[in-house]
Amino acid sequence: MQTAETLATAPALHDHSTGTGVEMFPGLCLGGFTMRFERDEEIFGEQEEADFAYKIVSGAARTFRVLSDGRRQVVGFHLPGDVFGLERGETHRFSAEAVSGCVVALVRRTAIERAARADGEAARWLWGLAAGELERLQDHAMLLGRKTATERVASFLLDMAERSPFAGGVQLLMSRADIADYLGLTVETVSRTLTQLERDHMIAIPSSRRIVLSRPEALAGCDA
Amino acid sequence: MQTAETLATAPALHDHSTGTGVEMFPGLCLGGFTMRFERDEEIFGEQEEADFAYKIVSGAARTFRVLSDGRRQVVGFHLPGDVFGLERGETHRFSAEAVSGCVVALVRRTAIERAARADGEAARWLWGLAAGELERLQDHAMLLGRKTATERVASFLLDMAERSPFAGGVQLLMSRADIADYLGLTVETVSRTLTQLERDHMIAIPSSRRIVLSRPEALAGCDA
DNA sequence: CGCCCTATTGAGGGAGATCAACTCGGGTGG
DNA sequence: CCACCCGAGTTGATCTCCCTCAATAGGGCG
Repeated sequence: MQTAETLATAPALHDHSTGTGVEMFPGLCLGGFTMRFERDEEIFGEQEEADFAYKIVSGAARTFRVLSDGRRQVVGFHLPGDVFGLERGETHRFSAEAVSGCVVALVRRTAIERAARADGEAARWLWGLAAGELERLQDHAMLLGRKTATERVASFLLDMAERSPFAGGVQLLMSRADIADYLGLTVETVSRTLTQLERDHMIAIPSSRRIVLSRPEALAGCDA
Repeated sequence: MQTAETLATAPALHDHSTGTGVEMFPGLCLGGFTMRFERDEEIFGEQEEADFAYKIVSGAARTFRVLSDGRRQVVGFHLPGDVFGLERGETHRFSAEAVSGCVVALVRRTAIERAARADGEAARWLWGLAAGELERLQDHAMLLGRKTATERVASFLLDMAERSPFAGGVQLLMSRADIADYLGLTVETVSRTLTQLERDHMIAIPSSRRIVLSRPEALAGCDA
């Protein structure tokens, strides 16, 4: 993409301190602001101070960790509405980057902690957020530990289709490399698997970033 | 083990309703009771109503999911002090079994929810619990997605050594099959890897369930 | 002492990784 | 407008790490 929409090389900062605040969760607005990040731009890095939580307004982001020798594990993809980067400790335990150009709402960690202390509803929302993420990661552990390449790719496509309702196919914002590092595979295996699914008439691939789930029920059978 | 300590074939139930309650988390006691489970006994099953949360008093438990064809992924091992089985929804998303004979404290979900509503401290503790588990699973995703067999086993041994302080080696309560299903490997690979680490003088294996970390720093190097 | 379950060891095979070449598509500049 | 370029994606050939299948060894409990 990297469109002409880009107005500044540095992250654009839109301060919304004029009252409305960011609706971080239903019914509660916290003071905050939004930032725009271009493709592959770092949102925050591992070990950095975790002063903010982030909520995707538009676009998508990835969170990941890298081993010393460069092996990367993408822990999650974050789509509009998703919250990430909220830590228990003082520092981030993984990095976050923009998958595509994206707008992110930032809320100060201190504001969230204050809200959680003052409001029981907020505290419960916080727990629900963590619990939901936990469920996602438990499913993902099963995928990474025990599923075959085909099952992983099928799971991924179904998950993306569910998360981004888009008539007539999934719009993949991320590269094959991102998908591979998310699924614990290589780029080549992801590509080959997609081709094979297409040959089996499970999916169609009109363009590399768009996948049509022709037979979602068959795809669900590929999964286990 | 399966010691003579076993007094009943059915789970023994020790009702502690006589006042003290279970100290589920620091500073707050919730009414509850304890149960004893024998080795491999089910504590709760996938899809069951999640009416309770569980805290290990002694022994160890495993949480896991199984695919339709029997492939199993152990999501976590739970040692004394660990809490598990607390769900966001109405049902358990995975099963839990006793790894060894173990005593577990049960607390009603409704009691926890009531406490979280009444007490901000409790609500924050709840969030911390989920966040901690989340951190553990993020690390585990990296392990399952990107680490080699040797790195996985090394990580596991170091983790267990840290969690169960035991002078002169780790006491493994779980079988090789449990370890394999936790690390996304097979029993054979776990066994071979341990043997190789012993040959390399990283560890000693006086008995199959006891591992001595002769050179923990070298082991940490095996990891990545 | 002997059974049975767990763990180890060995031989062979396969799913996915690696290395490498080629294709495609979108952007840029002539 | 077209030629070129460059990164992303696909495809092919080969390799290897781990899985599978099979046999053996150990160890706890009767």
